[in-house]
Amino acid sequence: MVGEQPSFIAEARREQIIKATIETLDEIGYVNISLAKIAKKAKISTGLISYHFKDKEDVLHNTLIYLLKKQFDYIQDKVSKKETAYDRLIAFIEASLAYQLTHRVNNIALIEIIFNGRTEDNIPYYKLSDDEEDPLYVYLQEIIRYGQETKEFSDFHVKNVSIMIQGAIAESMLMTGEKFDIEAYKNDLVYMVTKLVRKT
Amino acid sequence: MVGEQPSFIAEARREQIIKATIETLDEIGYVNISLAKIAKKAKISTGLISYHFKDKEDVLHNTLIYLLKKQFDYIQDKVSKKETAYDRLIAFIEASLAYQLTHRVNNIALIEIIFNGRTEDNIPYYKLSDDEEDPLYVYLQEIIRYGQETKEFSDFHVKNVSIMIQGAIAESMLMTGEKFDIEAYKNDLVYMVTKLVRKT
Amino acid sequence: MVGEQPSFIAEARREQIIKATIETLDEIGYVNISLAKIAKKAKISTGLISYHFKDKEDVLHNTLIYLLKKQFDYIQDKVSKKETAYDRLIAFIEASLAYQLTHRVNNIALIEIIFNGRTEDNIPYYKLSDDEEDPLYVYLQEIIRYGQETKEFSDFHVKNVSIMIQGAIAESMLMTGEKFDIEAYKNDLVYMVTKLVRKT
Amino acid sequence: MVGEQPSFIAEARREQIIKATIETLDEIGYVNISLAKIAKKAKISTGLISYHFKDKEDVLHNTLIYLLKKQFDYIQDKVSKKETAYDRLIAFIEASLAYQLTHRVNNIALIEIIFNGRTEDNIPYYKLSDDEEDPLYVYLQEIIRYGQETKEFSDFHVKNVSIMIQGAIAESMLMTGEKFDIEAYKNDLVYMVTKLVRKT
DNA sequence: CATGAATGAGCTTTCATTCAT
DNA sequence: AATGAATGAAAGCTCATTCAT
Repeated sequence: MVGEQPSFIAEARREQIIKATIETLDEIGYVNISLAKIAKKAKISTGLISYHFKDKEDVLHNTLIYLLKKQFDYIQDKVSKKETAYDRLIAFIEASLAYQLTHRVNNIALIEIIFNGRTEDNIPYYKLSDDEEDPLYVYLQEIIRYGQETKEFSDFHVKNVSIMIQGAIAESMLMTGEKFDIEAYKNDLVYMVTKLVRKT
Repeated sequence: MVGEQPSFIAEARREQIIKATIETLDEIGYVNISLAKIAKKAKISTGLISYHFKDKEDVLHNTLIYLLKKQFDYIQDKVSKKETAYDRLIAFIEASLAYQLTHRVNNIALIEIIFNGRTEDNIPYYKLSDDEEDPLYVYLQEIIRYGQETKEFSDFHVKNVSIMIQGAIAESMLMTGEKFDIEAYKNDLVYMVTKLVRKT
Repeated sequence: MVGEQPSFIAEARREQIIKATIETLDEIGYVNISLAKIAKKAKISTGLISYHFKDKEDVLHNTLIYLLKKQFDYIQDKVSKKETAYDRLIAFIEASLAYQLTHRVNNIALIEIIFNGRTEDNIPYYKLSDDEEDPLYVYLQEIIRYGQETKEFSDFHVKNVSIMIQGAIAESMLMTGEKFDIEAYKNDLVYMVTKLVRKT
Repeated sequence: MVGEQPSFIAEARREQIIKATIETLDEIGYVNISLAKIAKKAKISTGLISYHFKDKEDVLHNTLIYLLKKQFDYIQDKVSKKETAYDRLIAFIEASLAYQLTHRVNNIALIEIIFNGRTEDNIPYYKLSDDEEDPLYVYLQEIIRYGQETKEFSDFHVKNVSIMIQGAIAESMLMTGEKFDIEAYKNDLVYMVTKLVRKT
């Protein structure tokens, strides 16, 4: 019975557990998380988590996939409404920054998993999220390459500039101080990126 | 006991333990670390760690301070040899990137602690590394402000640009794939930053 | 519900579960067995086992009864074809040893249950298989007593000699090494037993 | 520091834990044993068992070794006081049977481990106790071979007869009924074995 | 008759920490 | 200053069993 469909109720439970995991990650972090804490948050027994997921790592891996998909879909939705490469690039940046604000908890959970989780071979996830496999990176590079083809953008090194842009986006996630004005940052970043990529 | 000097032997032990912690973080990560593992690496008993540090969190906090100071001193040393603001800014970027290569293990340990450790109030360290307190941020902003005073740099928003630069540096740390050419990245980043800050 | 006849389908299920239990015992042993493992082997749900048997202990107890009956029937079938007490005794020994070879899996399962299972009063099964209740023992002693009545056998202590014979049979079950020649052992055992029981 | 000596206190603890394991095996059997139960019996914490033994299997394996040595030493002590092969053989049988009576708890524990324990490759111990490696078997066969060399014994197959003798001894361990007279059994067994091995 | 969902107890193991020596 | 012994709590996981469907 390979490929058998999980029942509706099972799928609902899995999502409930994943959402409880996200909240718990926000509250106590990856290091202190446990199946017991997740179960308590979800108001179910620990055994039920083990029933729906192979083990703890499986819960967190599925949570990661869930979070990455949410984030990607959000950004893709905004970007796909734009036509020109430039507009798409700006939309990418704005959507990325906006996601942090509107999905704060998801964002924290994402950071917690990426910087704490490890594969079975003990390789940290953050060492895996390189520019060749991470869908968000691939997407950003597609936008940029498209802009170079349409001659909207100048002829810089696509990968390196995408790393700089992603870095500037990611770094702002860590600015949680009250003084940090993300709107102003967004404007400045758009201005700077424009300066970098536009033909002169 | 207040103000009492730690003996030489105590100081040596503390450093030995901190160095063992750094190596262990590189090998198994923050999530899997334990005093027993650190003790084994340092070839001492677990009790001795508890004797020299208040608790596990104290060990990791002191390791963090040790690592931050090492990194800061390395970068400051390179920067201080330059005169103009521009040269100092480039030296800052180059030294930051160089540190990753020459002190790989320290760098991994630093990432592990910053993204996994939390204060007693349960606040993640990564939320604390904002642009107002982190000495490296303060230092970078000093360089930039100095450049604006000497009219080498144009009149952009200091904090926001420093966040972009730090982001571009930090993001490259995560690029561990074989294809990533850090030398080329350094050149591209210097070129781009030059474009951003220089008066036109 | 008392005295109600189990339906054909229920009887078939019970046998299916018992057979799955036997196979599982051979593969992972009594210590590691669980209803989940049995259910997997039988390709049914765990709940179904609980439906057809009172509890886990009930499954294993019924498996034991099933195995004992199979073994007894096999031996009885061979013995009953012989006339004289001596021929019947030899047939008993030969059938006992033959059963090990032809029903290896059943034999392992039998050993696993007898030496691991306990009654509700916490008494190990192996302490119960004494010479007064175990049907195989009773049967063997009947054969011997018949031989003494017909004056084929000499006048030794029936119970003690039956224990020796059963011991010699049982011990050979544990000889799983490649070098052990069960045919030769059978011949030697028959020869020795003949020496012991025959009138001189 | 390979081969470092365990301290006296550690050795004492290990023996205390092993003795508690033996008692617990007698009371609840291998299937129901747990580190928690052993710890309770020994009046220590479960963690302490893990401190002195690698894992549960290690505790039981060491208990097995302890029990086998006790039994072997007991029998060897009795046998070594005799001169002729015949006297030694009888001493072997009598000591084996006597051990059951005087060390009842040890004997039960031994049975529990041998018939329930498994190696890491999932092979039951009872399948390993063949006549070539088990020291008791080797010892018995030495006695018999010696008797054949001195012409005390006739020229039967050593291994097969040793299996029969061991079986007759082992089987009697399972006779726990009140009616079983082990003294009478001992006399009968000695008589029968004498009949088997003596030159006529 | 049969299933999958669910619980709660129990398991082994590891851990941070304390303490006598 | 340093160790090894010891505790008790918490971890992840598996289990037998129950129950609604």
